[in-house]
Amino acid sequence: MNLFTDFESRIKDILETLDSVREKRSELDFGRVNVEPPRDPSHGDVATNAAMVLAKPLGMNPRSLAELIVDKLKQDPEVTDVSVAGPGFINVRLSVSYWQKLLSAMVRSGLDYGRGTAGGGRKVNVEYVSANPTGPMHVGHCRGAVVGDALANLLAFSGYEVTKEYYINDAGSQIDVLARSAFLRYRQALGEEIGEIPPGLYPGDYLVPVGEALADEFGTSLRLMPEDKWMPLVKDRTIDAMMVMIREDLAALNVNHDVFFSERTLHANGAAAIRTAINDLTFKGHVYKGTLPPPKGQLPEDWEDREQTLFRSTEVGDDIDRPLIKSDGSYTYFAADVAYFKDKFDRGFDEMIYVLGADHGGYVKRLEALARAVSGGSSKLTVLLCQLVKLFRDGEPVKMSKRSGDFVTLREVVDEVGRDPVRFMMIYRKNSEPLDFDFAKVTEQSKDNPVFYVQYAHARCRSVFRQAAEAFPNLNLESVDFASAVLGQITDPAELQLVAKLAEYPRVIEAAALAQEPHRIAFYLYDLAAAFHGHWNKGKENPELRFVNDKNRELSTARLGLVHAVASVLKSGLSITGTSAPEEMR
RNA sequence: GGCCCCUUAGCUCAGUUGGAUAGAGCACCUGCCUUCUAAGCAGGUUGUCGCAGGUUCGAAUCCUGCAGGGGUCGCCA
Repeated sequence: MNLFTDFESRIKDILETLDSVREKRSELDFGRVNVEPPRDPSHGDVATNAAMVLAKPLGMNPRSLAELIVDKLKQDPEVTDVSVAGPGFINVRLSVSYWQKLLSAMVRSGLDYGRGTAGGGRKVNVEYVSANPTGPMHVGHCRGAVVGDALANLLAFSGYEVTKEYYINDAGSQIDVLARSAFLRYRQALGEEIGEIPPGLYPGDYLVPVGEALADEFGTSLRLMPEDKWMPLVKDRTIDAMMVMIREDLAALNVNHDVFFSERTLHANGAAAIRTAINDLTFKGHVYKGTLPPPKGQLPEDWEDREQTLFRSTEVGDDIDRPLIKSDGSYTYFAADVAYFKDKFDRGFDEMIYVLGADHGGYVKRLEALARAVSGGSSKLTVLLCQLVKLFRDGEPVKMSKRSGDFVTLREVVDEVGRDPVRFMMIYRKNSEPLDFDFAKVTEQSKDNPVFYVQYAHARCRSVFRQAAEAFPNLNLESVDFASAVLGQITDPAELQLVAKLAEYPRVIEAAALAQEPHRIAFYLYDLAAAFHGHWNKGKENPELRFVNDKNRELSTARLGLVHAVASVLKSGLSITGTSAPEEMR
């Protein structure tokens, strides 16, 4: 049950009964009619702009249209007060029994409260992380991993059918470099003195065990082979080992993909998938052979005009046409991307979401272009760009140098501060904004740390139940019908304010899902936690407001119902962000 | 040079897709605090929403231009 959609339909029903509206019904767009919480709670519980939006097409004055609507709303037994304000807002105040009914419905829905239907079962593919399998994940991958995962959870909760996907970039020259690096470690495992790792190869220690495993499996036989013989064998083993490592890193962050899609499969069988995709584009008239203009600005010294096979992406919204086949006949990385997108399209997804780092911003237009060309405009492709994360330790920026291999790994961060703070803080910012991540601040156990503040609110809810069990030893908390208990009992304005906060949850979920902005969930949770803590503190001053009152079992049971609803929404929202909801914190 | 993102209180950031007097935390000031859970509570001060136009009943939000900050540019992957 959603307060705002409920009143939206009540108001639309009223509009249909007005003669002036009925006459011009076909010219009116009810889509712009909003029913929302007023910015200032003193204005009421719900507000609508219906009169302002519809007055003009009806040739009426907004305030007089509002008066007509108000007259009808006054007859609603669940409305205690209605007024017209400002330029024509209609403010509505709801009866106590309506709030109780709402709370009762929330309690009954439990963890399903807030689950939406905005997705309408549409199939969405969310691709995120997709780190190159050339080493352990570093901290730069954290944000995309968390944002993508939370977004996928959010969409699933909003009625989409979601697939979480990881694209393994296991083709191309950097994988050859990886295999050569592993081969060196293999020779080392056989007892050779390898000295310094030559520049251009991956120096990390994480390849040492791969070399040892190769020595165990193959003995000295690889060493006797020419490179083109050992290369595929070493490549296979090394990529597998890297992906095992990456999956462990992701698991440490509570990120679990449904599908790992290998780029190599697109190159298999003479690159059949890529050829098919290019043929498909050619058939649709998007491919030609030609040359590209040199880059604007400074002309590269070695610039040569050469003919390539090009994707005419400029006709579908890109700034410049993109190469598919190089002048030496091999496929570009982008060609594999075309085949990969076509694969997703053929799997029946209505929408593909790519979560990328801000350094891939220049890639967005060509992806959108290829989606238009491949699907003929029938599927939607959106790219979420995550800005960079800056690490701080005690207020000082953490320096990282890729060249020396001196970077902070994802695992190091998770091991040091814990999974929950990483998950929550990575989502506690709009993805288009840069993010400062301070090791000290995110582990601080105080009100100033949003992760702790929200989790503590949940732990505090659970604590109330433990208190209740002590106060009422004969009460079986497992079997109490809290949904019925709240009716007629929850009456204090402070309590109703908390119910109103809970009532916003379905609306927040829907808006966040439509905007693809998972950070809104984290901010809502912070607000809800603040409302709960605030109400808790009122109980310090005024014992009448405490949840557990050992002299009044009926009232206490009802208030436990309210606490139950708060805990349940906190848990639901936290699970979308991928953060745990602890029973207690000590 | 082209394209993309960003600019809101002293600081870090929200702002419900165009709504009412623009909010929160930190910091600062004033009280309170032997507590149903301790890691605090109540209240107060804080604005040229980067600048200039435009769209309309109404703009931090949409459009155009400009300034500042960041990212990006390749037959790489």
